[in-house]
Amino acid sequence: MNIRHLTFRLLQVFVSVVTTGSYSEAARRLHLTQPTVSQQLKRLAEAVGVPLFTAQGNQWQLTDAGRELYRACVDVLGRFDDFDDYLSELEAGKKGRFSIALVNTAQYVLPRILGPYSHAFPQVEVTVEIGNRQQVLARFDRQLDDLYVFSHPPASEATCAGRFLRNPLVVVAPKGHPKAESEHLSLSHLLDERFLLREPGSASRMLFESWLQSQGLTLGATLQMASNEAIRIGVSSGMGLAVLSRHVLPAQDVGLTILPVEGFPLESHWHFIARRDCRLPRAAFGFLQFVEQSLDQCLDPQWTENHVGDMLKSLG
Amino acid sequence: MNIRHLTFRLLQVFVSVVTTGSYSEAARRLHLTQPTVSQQLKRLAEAVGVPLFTAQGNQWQLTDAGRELYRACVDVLGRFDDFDDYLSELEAGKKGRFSIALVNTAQYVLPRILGPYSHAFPQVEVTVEIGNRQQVLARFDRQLDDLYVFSHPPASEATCAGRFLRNPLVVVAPKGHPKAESEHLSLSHLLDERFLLREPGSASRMLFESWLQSQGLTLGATLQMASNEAIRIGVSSGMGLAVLSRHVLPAQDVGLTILPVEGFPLESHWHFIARRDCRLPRAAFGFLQFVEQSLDQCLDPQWTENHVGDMLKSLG
DNA sequence: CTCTTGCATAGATTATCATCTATGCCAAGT
DNA sequence: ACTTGGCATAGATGATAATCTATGCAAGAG
Repeated sequence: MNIRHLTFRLLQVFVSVVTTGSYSEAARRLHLTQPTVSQQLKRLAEAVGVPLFTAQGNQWQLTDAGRELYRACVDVLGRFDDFDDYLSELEAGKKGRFSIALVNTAQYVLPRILGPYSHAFPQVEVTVEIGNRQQVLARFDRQLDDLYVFSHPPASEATCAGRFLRNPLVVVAPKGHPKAESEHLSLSHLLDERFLLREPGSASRMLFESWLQSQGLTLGATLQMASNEAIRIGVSSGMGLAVLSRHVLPAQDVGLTILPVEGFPLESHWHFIARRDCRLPRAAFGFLQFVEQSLDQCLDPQWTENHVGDMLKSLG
Repeated sequence: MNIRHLTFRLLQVFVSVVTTGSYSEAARRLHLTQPTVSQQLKRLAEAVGVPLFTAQGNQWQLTDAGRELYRACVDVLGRFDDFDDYLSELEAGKKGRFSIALVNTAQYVLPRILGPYSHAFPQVEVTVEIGNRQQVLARFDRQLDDLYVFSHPPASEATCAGRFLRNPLVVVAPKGHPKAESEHLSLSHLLDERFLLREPGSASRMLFESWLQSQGLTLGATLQMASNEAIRIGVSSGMGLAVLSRHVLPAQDVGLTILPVEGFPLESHWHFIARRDCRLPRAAFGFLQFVEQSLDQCLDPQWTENHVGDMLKSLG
């Protein structure tokens, strides 16, 4: 048998002939002419290397080889139907996998979206990578993930961003801070306090510093800490003040207070980022569609700012 | 997915690439050039409708669809390998089926061949049809069977015969028949006895009658019986004499004796017959090959006369 | 920095496929 | 005897498959 000359089309024709029991009938069903069917079967028999039919004039029967070939065809075509089904589901974003890389801060909110999503699409396998801005940026450059979440999307032509959440930065102080009740509190009044900061390059620190610069201010004592969590604990235990994403603060945190500093909260936003130069897995696309539709069910609408639809449009 | 453009060749190439992990290596193994492989994969992806690889320059990975396609390919190619195995066995005559039609008399000897044969080829399904000469001839004309056994092969261009067994016809009488010990016993001395005969047209009767004619003799009383068995019993119970195939008589039959009539035994032979105008199933061919090789192990060599080899040659 | 390795692309060629129309042949009904 | 339905054969044709050589390009190894 020369498998190289076998076409699925050939098998289809063969199966059709066997099931209908007639060349002509098969031809009709396949929208072919009868001679075409005859010839296809001839070629099939050639490819297989043995006769498939015993022809006695008008009436024919399958040979043993033909019978067995029929079984094989049914199996094989069935297998590919299964594959086709799989493809459809894949296409619909119901199956598959994708990975998403988050900057640290975003891990406080993203689970609220990912949870409902993976409940709705249990067959999609999501991998979440978490790192600081620099690390996630490195992953972005090396195209390691399918989606990214940044506050400040990297400047690259490949970047395709969709804003989805406000990310207000507030000045936090330990509970009972003397200036907590002030009106018209300016940051300049706080410059003698120690500030706890994330590492340079972190989005919140960058934003804060550029704001300071625009105000012509310079911080005094600072202390660098690697995580928002550590900073939060640090502030509440009186190590100093900090500028943190509002989302980092629990709804009720007894140890902290937000200072009503003028110019604050600093407004920034989180974005979903995809690369235009990488194929976005259908499942990731499906995730974005889910976000577009269900964002407000996942997160408090006071923070949401759903531009994911635009992103989807731009991704085609 | 457009299954009509899928070729098994395409799948093979794909599988080879996936298993080797490299286009170039796959090309080497398949004795193709690397660009060919590239293009085949491109076409495959087109046919499937979704990308199969995520290409990051030199390094690529399978997409989900690609992974699943690979599974499908392995299944499908495996299924056809199975089919191919089946074909080989079919080709070797180890599997399949055939039918053989016997004239009545041959049923006394053919089981001695068919038994060992189906022991050696348990996966071949043999159908044995039995009838008198006329009935078997009718089956031959209607091409109902794959092989036939006749004493006198039908005269047709389609006939391809191979002699395999002597079929001596002897005159049998009840044990203790007065002429049993005679020397120079001529049939003319027996014409006053009643003869038990098979139906007209049966090979043994035809042969006997034409011999009678050549000797210028005519039978007296006759009695027609439908089976050799009935005749044998009839003779042993004294109803008369008969001319029977030697093979019909058990090795030791206490009730019968063979009369040493001059000119007897009449020599005839059994033949296997195939039709040249019908495809002979490979299994039937295998059966004939078995007969050619093992005839003497199945039947007493004093009767065998193995010309089946010639028949096989003539069948190609 | 250069060389090698591995994949992609372009262009060309031959084989073969897929399909048609026209026609022939055979068996079965009417 | 004639028609009809069903298969085979022949010849033609446009599409496309399979394969090559030549060349480009990018990443990793020396």
